This record gives sequence, structure tokens and C-alpha cells, in this order.
Amino acid sequence: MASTVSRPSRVAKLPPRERILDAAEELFQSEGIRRVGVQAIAEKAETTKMAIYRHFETKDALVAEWLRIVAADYQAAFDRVEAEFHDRPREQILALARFIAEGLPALSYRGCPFINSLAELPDRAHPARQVIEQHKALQTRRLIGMCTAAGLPDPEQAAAEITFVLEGAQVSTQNGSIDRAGERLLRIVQGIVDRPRSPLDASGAAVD
Amino acid sequence: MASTVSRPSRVAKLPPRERILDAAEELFQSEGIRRVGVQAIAEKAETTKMAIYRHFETKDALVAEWLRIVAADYQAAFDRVEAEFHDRPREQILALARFIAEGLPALSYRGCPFINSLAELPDRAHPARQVIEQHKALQTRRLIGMCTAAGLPDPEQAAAEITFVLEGAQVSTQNGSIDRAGERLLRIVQGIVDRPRSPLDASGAAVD
DNA sequence: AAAGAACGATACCGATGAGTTCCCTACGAT
DNA sequence: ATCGTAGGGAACTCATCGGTATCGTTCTTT
Repeated sequence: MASTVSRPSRVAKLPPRERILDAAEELFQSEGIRRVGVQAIAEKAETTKMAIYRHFETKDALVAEWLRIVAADYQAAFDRVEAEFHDRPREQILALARFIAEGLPALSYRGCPFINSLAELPDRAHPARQVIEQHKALQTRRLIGMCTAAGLPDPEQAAAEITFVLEGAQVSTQNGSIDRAGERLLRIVQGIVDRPRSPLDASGAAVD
Repeated sequence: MASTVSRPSRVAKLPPRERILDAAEELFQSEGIRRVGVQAIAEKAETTKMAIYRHFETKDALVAEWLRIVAADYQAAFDRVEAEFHDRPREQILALARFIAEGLPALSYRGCPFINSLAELPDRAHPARQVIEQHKALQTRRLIGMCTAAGLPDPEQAAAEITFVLEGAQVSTQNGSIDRAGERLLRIVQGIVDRPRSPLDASGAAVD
């Protein structure tokens, strides 16, 4: 703990860039992007505004970097799940749902950083928004892969359904409309992966 | 120009309060709450900032009023559906899903006003936030009622599932991760209301 | 030891935010 | 015609925003 490369003297303080990102993480998550000023981040990070602008071009760039990290964390969770239940796609999907379900209490009343950030970034050209959209697109692709591997009749439809309930569980937790959202979410996803493959499954013939 | 004070005769100009609310509606929906200044609303409403403050205590009150109206619109849609398919709860639920599904293209990339506003209002004591939470709670209650009437085995669970997919469809439309979200949503909800009541339904024994 | 990069702090910039003061014009009543 | 009043609107206050400029200090490197 006391060992550091460059010896930031007494307290084992992380380098400024990390402290800034940690502070931004906390504040953006709990308060939202636009409510949090650069000054506030600096204070929480025990540094100054100038230091922030030495490490990040603009506030928007800091926001984008924060979301990149959050996205990477989610990706890592995906990776872990995929590795832990190798070749058992059904378990992978369930583990994923469990991961989200277990995260719900922590998000409580504050919500998913992606969903919230999206609301604050109406401009699709915003760098942070592109981070989100790419991340979501990638997650969807991976989920479709799992659904395919799990032998679900219509993998894309199943992936859409799972995506919907995962997102919806987070939103409903945030607005407090559904109690025990975590448990409910797990049961729903179980229902999806264990859905009986009825022979009269009308994949393509339904809607259109 | 040619408009008179007490007679909106020539141009069918709505009274100031309506114009303000219409302008706020458009701007809040497309830009978000915090991005939109009172001045901008005044300009779009073809009036002045002072006029806004004569009709609304604060900006927050205007936001709350806007959300009250949106909530009332949703309630009205609920009412219509309930009336149109009286005593046919299955059709009511489907019509509700259709209502949301048909609204998706309009929301495209911008999202649901409730979800978005929630993200911008971390303070649960905020009047507008309370409007949202009450609205969502009420909607959930009504949906549970429909599910019960439809004879679904576990109405609360079914209502939760429907709520999740409805919210999730909106979020996923906003972030562009799921294509044809509307069609997919409809098929999912159909699947829920038409779910075969399997005798081996394992309500409580599933999760743990 | 010297040079150079990174750090910390303060003060500043122009823009914009919400909310207010105050005047001025248009009207109804007398 | 004159007065009183109410609404409209420019201009203002004060705070805060994102972003910069400029200091002196500290640490790394050579």
C-alpha cells in the first residue's frame, strides 16, 4: 500500500488522473453529467481544475472517458461470465442477468449510467454518446451470439427480449415502480432461456 | 404585430400559458431539461421570460407541470384502451403495447420523457420527480389489474415483465441497439399474454 | 546539479443560467 | 380627456458554467 512508483509522499494517493476519473465517476453517477461542474470534480479529486484540463481536452472528453471505463467494466463482466461458463450459453445468459440483478440495489433510484447519460446527451455526434451506442451495439451482438449458441429458436428476438428486460429492470428500479425487480428479472430471463421450443414456433411469420 | 391583446382573433394564437407549455414540451423533449433555458422557451413561445414567471413559480414548477401533462396524456391513452376493449383485458394489454410500439419511431434516439427526466432529476424530492414516480406507480397498479383480469398466473410478475419490456424497448430504441424494436415488442407482449399456463408453473421455487 | 516536465493554486474570461426590477404602453372607467 | 391599472418587455442581478493564463513548487530525468 505504501509502495508507489513515484512516491507521492505521505498518503498513498493515486495519481491525479485516476483520482479525477474516480471523482468524476462518483459525481456523474450520483448527480448527472450536467449538474456536476469541473470545479466540483476537482475538489472531490483533491486537485484543481487546471489539473483536469491538463489530462483531458474538455469536460466532454472526460465524460467520454468515464463512459469508456464503465463500458470496459461491463465488457469485462461479460468476459468473465463467458469464460466461467464456457460452452454453456444458457448459464452465461443467466449469469449475465444475475450480474445486472445484483447491481440493481446499488443503482437504486439513480439508474444506469448509460441510460442516464443518453438522456443528457441529445446530440448523437457527442463523443460520449458514440461510446454508449457502440457499447450497446457490441453487447447486443454478443448476446445474440449467446442466444444462438443456446439454441434458442429466434436468437435475435430472444436477445432483444433479454435486452429489453435488462434495461427495463434498471429503469423500473430507478423510478421505484416495481418492487423486488432483481428477483423478477431473474425469473423472467430464466423463462426466456428455458422457453419450450414449441414445434409450432412461428419465428418469421408472426408480425409482418 | 397585428395581434391584439385580449382578442387572439386574427392568428389563432393560443393563450400565453398554452404556448409556453407547448414550447417547453418541444424543447424539453428534444434537448433535455437542463439544456433548455427559460429564455429559449420564451422565444419559442413567442413571449418573454417574465410572462413565464407570471404563470409559473419557477422553472422546476414548469417542468413539473409539463410532466403532469405528459402523464395525463398517457393516462388518457390508458383510459381509451381500457374503454375500447372493455372486459377484454388481453386486448387491453396488447393495445397498450401497440400504443407504445407505435410511439417508438417518434421518440427515436431521443427517448421517453419520463426516463430522460429521471436522469436529470437525481433529487427524489423534486416536484417533477414525484410526478413521475406517482405516475409510474399508478400505471403499474393498472397494469397489474389488467393482468389479473386476464387470468395470468402471477399478475404482479407478468405486470413487471410487461413493464420491463415496455421501458426497455424505449431505451433500446434510444440507443439504437435493437432494430425493429416496435415489432419485437409486440411479439414479446403477445408471448406474455398468450403464455400457456403450464401446470408445472414454478412460481416461487425458481430463483434461489 | 541542472533542466524540464508535471503539479498545485489563484485569479480571470466570456457566456449563460435562473430569477427580478422597473418602466411603458394599452385599455376600461369616469 | 384623464386617471388607474394590468400586462408586456428590456435590462438588470448574481451565481455558476467551461475553459485559460500565470504564477511558484515539486518531482524525474540525465
